[in-house]
Amino acid sequence: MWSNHIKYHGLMRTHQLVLRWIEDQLSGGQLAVGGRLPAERTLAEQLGVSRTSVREAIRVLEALGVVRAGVGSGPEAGTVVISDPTAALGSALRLHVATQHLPVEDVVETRVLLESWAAARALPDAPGLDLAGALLDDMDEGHAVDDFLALDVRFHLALADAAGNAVVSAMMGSLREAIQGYAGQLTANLPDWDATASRLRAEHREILAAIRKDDGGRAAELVAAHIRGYYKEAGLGPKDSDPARP
Amino acid sequence: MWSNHIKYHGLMRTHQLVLRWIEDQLSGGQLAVGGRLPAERTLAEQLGVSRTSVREAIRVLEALGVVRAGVGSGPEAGTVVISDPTAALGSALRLHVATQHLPVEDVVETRVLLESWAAARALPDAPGLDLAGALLDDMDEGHAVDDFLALDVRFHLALADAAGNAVVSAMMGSLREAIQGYAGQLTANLPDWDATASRLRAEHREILAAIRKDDGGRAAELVAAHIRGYYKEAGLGPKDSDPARP
DNA sequence: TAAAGCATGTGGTCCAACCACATCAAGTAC
DNA sequence: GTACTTGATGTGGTTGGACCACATGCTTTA
Repeated sequence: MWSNHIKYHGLMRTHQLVLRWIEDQLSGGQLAVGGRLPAERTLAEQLGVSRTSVREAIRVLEALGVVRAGVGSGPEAGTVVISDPTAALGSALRLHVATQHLPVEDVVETRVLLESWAAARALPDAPGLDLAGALLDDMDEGHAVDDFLALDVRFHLALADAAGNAVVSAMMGSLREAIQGYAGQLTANLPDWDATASRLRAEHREILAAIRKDDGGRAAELVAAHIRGYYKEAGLGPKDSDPARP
Repeated sequence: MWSNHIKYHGLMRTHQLVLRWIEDQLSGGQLAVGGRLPAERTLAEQLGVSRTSVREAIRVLEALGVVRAGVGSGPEAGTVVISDPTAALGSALRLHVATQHLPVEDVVETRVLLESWAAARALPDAPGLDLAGALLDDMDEGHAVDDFLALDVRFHLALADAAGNAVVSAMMGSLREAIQGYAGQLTANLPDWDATASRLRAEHREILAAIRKDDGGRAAELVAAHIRGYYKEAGLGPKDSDPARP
């Protein structure tokens, strides 16, 4: 005996049905970035499910950086499609680092790998480099630690963007985000922040100069040393005994 | 004895409050992989929120590969902490590829980058290589296309694991998963599957042999050519005009 | 003793109501 | 006419309660 509103989604939970529907809309082009989902109540009625299930699906998409939900009226309201892969990857990595199933050392090492590649691949006239240079000038102005680190983040992201690979950029940003809290604590261990900041600034300029001179190999080496040096100075030891392996 | 109720959370939505609580439990070690969350009703009462909000938080954690929810009684039931970063990254990448904000070419190129690195870094006596070899023997047995591809996936994952970096392994698996549907369609374009399969098997053996001989550089080159060759044969063109840039 | 049935506890789903918020249109005072 | 106030509307956010499906384990029964 079936009740009035039972559906055949046998193995699938209801919110997954909603997720599949939305993903199909995205793949098919009926929904694109900037577009808005139907209102929760409307979508629930359209799909013949409860608003609860629709909301669970939207929570998932929000966590994955695919939509943004806003209350009220107007253009900022409603559930609108965005594309922020970094947020999703960052949250996931951060939580799995919390469960200690992703060692911080591996995160740092992966960041070295991706950023070195990006530095090697970036073209001397890439648009992002101008932004990177401007950020560098900003860093000279004598900011507080937090402000400096914020600019540092943006500088590294600009470098990654210069390589022109959206996936690498997203992953880099997420790696950075995943260990941001960790890195923040590390700065407290530094013996002389001003000296460290000064060194970081100089290294930044060297990296940018190498890219501008189209010396990708040197840029990659500098980036790797820059990242490893920072975490090493702050007390993070390498995971294995052979860190110099290519 | 204090209450776990949170009386004030102005800027935060309720399910995010639950998420923060659970993440704190993970970071603090009160919750670890294999452990079970309190029952939804219990947790809702403990935190002073509705069961709905608790469920939304659990949906998010499920999407991020941090928990698994199971109905019924016994050890398989309840909400238990797991650690499956690949699932989270894979879903996120797949959806963002669907929105066309992550080009498939960038996914492939990133996979080349990560797998090349893994091949270069893998030690000749890494445990995963035995598994990779066994999978290779299996592939000779004349499987159907789908079975062959499934073994191929496992082979590449085994290679990635041999490098000993959990983050790289997770990212590689997720990249693979994100374009799995895409790659499946590509096989239909191949003029002669048997010939392709034979070539792939030979390339696999070359890669494994190079790693066994501790020739990481050659292994990396072979892997890059292996991956690029497959997608190129299936009709995926490079994104930019300078694919040979280091 | 073994099978059948019930008790318990889990997540899964739905509904109906209410709130907070943001916009816009109608009404009102000047 | 202009400027302000007010209410209507539509959005997501939250809640409590009810019921279902499922898996286990204990209790009753043949």
